[in-house]
Amino acid sequence: MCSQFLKRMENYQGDLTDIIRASGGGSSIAGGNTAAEPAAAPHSWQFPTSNPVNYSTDPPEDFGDPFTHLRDPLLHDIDTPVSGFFHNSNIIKPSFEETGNTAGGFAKGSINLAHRIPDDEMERPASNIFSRMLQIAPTTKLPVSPCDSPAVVAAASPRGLEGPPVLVPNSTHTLISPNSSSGCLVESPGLQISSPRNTGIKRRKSQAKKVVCIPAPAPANSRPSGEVVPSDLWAWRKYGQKPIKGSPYPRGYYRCSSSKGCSARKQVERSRTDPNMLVITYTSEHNHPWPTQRNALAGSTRAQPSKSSTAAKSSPNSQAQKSTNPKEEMKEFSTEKTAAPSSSSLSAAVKEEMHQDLDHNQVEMDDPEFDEGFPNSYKPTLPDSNHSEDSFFADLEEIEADSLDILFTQGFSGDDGRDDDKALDPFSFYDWATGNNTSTSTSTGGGGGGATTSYGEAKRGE
DNA sequence: CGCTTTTGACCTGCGC
DNA sequence: GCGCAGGTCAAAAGCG
Repeated sequence: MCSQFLKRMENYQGDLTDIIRASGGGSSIAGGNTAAEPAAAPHSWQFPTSNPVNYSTDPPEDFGDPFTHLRDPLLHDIDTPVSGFFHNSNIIKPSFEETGNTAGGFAKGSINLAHRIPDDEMERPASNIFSRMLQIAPTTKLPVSPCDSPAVVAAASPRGLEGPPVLVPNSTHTLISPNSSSGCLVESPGLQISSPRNTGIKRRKSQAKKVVCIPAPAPANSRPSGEVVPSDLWAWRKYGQKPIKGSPYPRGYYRCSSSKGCSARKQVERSRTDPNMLVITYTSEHNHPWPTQRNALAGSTRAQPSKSSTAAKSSPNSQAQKSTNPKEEMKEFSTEKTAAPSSSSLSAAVKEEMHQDLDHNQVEMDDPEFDEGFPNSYKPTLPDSNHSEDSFFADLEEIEADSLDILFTQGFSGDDGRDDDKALDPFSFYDWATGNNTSTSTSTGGGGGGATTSYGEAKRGE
C-alpha cells in the first residue's frame, strides 16, 4: 500500500505544481475540510469522552497525506489547548469580538477560538483543525514570519491588527489572527519544498506549507539556546538549524523520523517580532500513521544536560522519551490540567461552527486530480485498518474520561474558562522541551535570543 | 547499534 | 550573472 503512495509522493516531490494545485485547490494542507465533508468519511471513531466523529472527508489534498486526518499532534496540541492557550496567558488575548464575516467562517460573531474547537476535533487523533484553516498558497513568498508579517496582516485585515482573524480569500488564503500576539495560523504562501537535491523541484518557489503561530512554550521548555522546541506526537529529527537574517532567533529544521519515507518537515522559529510566539512551518505531510511509539530514543535525550538545566536541551522528541506513546502523553496532559467544566454541551455548538467554517475553507479544496492521486487505499481507517491508531485510541479510552474531559474541556472552556488560563497550558502539556530552565523567562524572546549558542555563529554569514 | 543533535559545507532559489 | 539567504546534507559526537 505504501508503494503506491510513496510513488505518488515522489511524484509530488517532483512536481510541486501538483501540490500546489492540489492543495491550493483547496484544501488545507491537512485536512482542510475534513469534518466538513461527510461524503468521503471513511471511518468514524469515538473518543472516549465524546461523540462519535465522522471523519468526513479525507482530504486528499493533504499533501497527499492519507493520514492527514490523523491530526498532527502538534497541531492537535494547538487546537486542543487553544482555549488553553488563548485563555492562558497574556500572550493571547483574542479580541474577536466583532463579527465579522471572517472568511472561512472564522468568525461567527464573536470568535473565540477556544470555542471553535469542536469535539470532533478533539476526538480525532490526528486531524488538525489548524490544517483546515490553512490553505495552501502557491504564490506568494512566505513572509518572514507569518506572525510578523505586517503585510499579511494588513492584507487580511483591513483594520490592521484589530478584528477577527481573517482568511484572505485570495490565492493565499491566509488566516490571520488579529492580534499579532495571539496564535495565528497562516497559510504560508510561499512555499518551498525543500529538496534541494531533488531535481525538478524548485525550492522556495512553490511549495505548500502550513504555518502555525503559537505561543512559545514556557521557558522551561526552551533550550538553553533559547530555542523552543514544541514537541508533538510525531517523531521529529532535527537536521539543521540556521540563523535567519533579520531575526535574532535561529530556525530549526526538522523532519519526521517516524517513517523513513515520510517527507513531513517542519521548521520552528520564534517570531522575530514577538518572541512569545513560535512560528512553526509544516512542509509536506506525514505519509504514515501516527506513531504509537517513537522509533528512536537514543540520543534524543542527549540534549538533556540532565544537570542543572535538566532537560533544557531536550529535543522536540524529548517528549518521546518521556512517553513513547500518545496515551502517556495524553495522560501527562490530563494530569496537568485541573478540573474543568464539561465541554460536552459546548462541543456541539463548536462542532457546528467548525463545519461551517470548514465549508468555507473548503472552497477550492476539491481537486479531483489530486484526489485521484490518493486512492482510498491511502485513506486510513483509523480504527480498523490501522492498528496503531486503533491501539492508540484504545489506550486513550483507558485514560480516565475525566482526565480527558479536563484536558479537553478546559480547552473548550471558552470564555467561561478564561479564569483557568493559567491552569491550561497546552504547550506545557506536551512538554515542549523538557527543560526546567528558568532563564528563558518565559521563553521568550530573550531566551531565544540569548540562546543561540551554536547557531549564532553558525552558518554563513554570521 | 541505532538514533539524535550539532554544525560546517554545499546547493539552489530569488532578487537585483 | 552575481551575491545573498535559505534549506539540506553529512560527518562527528553523544546517549540509551
